[in-house]
Amino acid sequence: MRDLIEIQQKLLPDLVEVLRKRYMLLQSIYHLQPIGRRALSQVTMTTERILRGEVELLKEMGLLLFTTAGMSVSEEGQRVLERMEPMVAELFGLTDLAAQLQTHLRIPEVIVVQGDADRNEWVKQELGRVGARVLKQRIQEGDVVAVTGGSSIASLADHLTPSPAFRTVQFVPARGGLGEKVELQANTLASVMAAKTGGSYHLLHVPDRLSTDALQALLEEPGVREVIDLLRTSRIVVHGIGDALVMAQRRKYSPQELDELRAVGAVSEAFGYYFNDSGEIVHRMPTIGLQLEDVQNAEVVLSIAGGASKAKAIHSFAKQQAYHNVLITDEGAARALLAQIDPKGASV
Amino acid sequence: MRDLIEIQQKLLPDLVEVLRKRYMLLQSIYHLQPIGRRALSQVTMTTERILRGEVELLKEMGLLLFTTAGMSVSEEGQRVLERMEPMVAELFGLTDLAAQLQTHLRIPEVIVVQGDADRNEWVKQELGRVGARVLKQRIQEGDVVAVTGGSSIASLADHLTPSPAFRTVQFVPARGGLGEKVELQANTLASVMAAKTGGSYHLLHVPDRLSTDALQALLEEPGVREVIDLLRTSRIVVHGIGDALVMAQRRKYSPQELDELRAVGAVSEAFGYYFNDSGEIVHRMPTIGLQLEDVQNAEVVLSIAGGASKAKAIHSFAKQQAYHNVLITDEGAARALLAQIDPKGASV
DNA sequence: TTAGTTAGGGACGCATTATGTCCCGCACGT
DNA sequence: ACGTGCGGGACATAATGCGTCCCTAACTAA
Repeated sequence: MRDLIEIQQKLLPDLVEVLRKRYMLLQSIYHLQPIGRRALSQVTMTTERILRGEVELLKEMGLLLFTTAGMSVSEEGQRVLERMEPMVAELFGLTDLAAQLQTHLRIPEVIVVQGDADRNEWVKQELGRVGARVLKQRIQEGDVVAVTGGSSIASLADHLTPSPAFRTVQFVPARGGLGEKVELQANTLASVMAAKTGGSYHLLHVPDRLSTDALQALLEEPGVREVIDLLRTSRIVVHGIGDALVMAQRRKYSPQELDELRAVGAVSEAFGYYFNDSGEIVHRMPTIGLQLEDVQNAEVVLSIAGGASKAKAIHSFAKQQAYHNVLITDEGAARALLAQIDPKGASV
Repeated sequence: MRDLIEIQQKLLPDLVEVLRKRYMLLQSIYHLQPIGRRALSQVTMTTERILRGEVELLKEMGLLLFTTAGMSVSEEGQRVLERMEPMVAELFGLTDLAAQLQTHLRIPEVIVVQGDADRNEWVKQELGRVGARVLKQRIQEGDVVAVTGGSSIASLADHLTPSPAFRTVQFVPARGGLGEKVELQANTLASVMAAKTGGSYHLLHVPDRLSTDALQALLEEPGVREVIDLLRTSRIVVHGIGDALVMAQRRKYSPQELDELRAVGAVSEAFGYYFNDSGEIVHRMPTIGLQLEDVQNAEVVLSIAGGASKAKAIHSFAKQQAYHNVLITDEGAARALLAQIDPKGASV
């Protein structure tokens, strides 16, 4: 069954969403029958007119009865409700997960894709594809987009397509080089995004780890200064969320430094900030790039992270930065996250 | 999976139609790739612009590739096509049957509902529901609607709902009494339809079987004459199609008469006319009511008949009267009919 | 019996979207 | 070198969606 839905959704992206709405509408009518349009439109949080279209369709299909007392569910409609019941959890699982995350993390928008990035490589692709779609939706003329590195963001970059709206967009790396694979670095990704979309990009030619002295010196450099200033005006921030210790190791932290991180309870990492369970900053890399206050000034923060192993990191980061945030994650991370928030209610 | 498909058809009939179109579009592209918009729009019988919207969506979903040579189906798209194949029959089976009947019988519109009226009683209900919907769509102010008897038409009458458009509609029985159950007679159904819709009705107070003398005498009666004249102006005719011998028995034909019917190869019956395999009139009851020429003058002829046993009758009647016809039948009859038209191609 | 409430259905106008149509630069094959 | 057919862009108009209000019928409570 999963197969059918999955395939259909490729051709009809909002199929499940519409199905869910119709099902819930039918269910609402069933529980409140007989009920009128006006009352029902308040319950279902829709306008009268739009609800009308829906109920007329359901009536056409013989699932509803219209009487002077109001609408009620026909026998056929009841049969549909009964037969759908066992499928509901599976069908709407992801939507449901997203809604739960939205509530618990207080994030305006959450999208959950199927699978677990830890288990299937293609889930990263899916995250990227969805992320690219969201970015394309949110982009505006003349936007400055700050991007970090990482495989999720790389996948997003890969799925971007040219569009006239992107012509005036500038992609700016949020960080310097991370000293690892070049195809996952912020600098590279900014240029890839620009190439894919037809936008322009800037580079931040600084190493990620710096001594305080070198940092000060570099900040004086005009070429660096310019990019930093631009970075601060970012309307959109696109970033991944990393596991604190994993990121620290990639950044070649010494064993002592790692111990310190562990000691302060660092869990997640994003743009060089390390957060603990509660979302508090417990460590900050002395480096050049996007600062947390700049992120908070951004109008759109696109966070991408998948895989059950990222659950803790996502949770702690979400506590820090929930406002104006769009979280794109996967089923694995979502379930793990909910299980850790509410261990008893984590079934489905 | 079967379950889900049925539910989808009940809850998302509009979306299933869109799904079908998208699937067929993807398939067309696959077979013609690489192909441009203009060429494709001719093949698919759509305008360039509307096709463009569709292919852009398919591109967004990663199912199409756009090159300077034209559009082609991506690997993902091929996977979708392959995985959908087994579901196609179930998803679009009925639509497909309807399309085949339309072609083979040369009838402008065919609707096929699920099931077989011979095996499940509720299929008749479904036929009636759909019939009522079609009638409501086609009705116009001041229409005269000729109706025959029978269980299918009774079911249609049952599913009619009031509507202001029906206020000025007159329902007229196409035949006199059939001497059987009153709830299935044309007179009764005309009055039921009027009651259900808010229209008016007339009655034809004559027995169905008459001697030629009595027939002439009755035709002189003003009350009868009036109704007959009205009947002749019918813009819409709603009728069932019966099996010739079954109808003859109901009409209490003598064994000799039945033998005669068999001898001339009578297969189907409608408004007192008996048709053979080729749709030729082989017998005609000397009676008062709607004549075949009146039917041919009607703008809308709504034929309802379901059940595999009616296949022959439908086929032969369709040969007689295809123009301006809307046929509403069921899966059982449709498959049986196609098997008899084209025995080898009747799989699915 | 009557007043009040709420039902479904109809109507209308605005606004946004969809859609038909044309044009352009470009890449390919001839 | 040229012509054909491609995808992409632009734009005016048609059309549909949608919010909103009104109407009559029916039921309920006094």
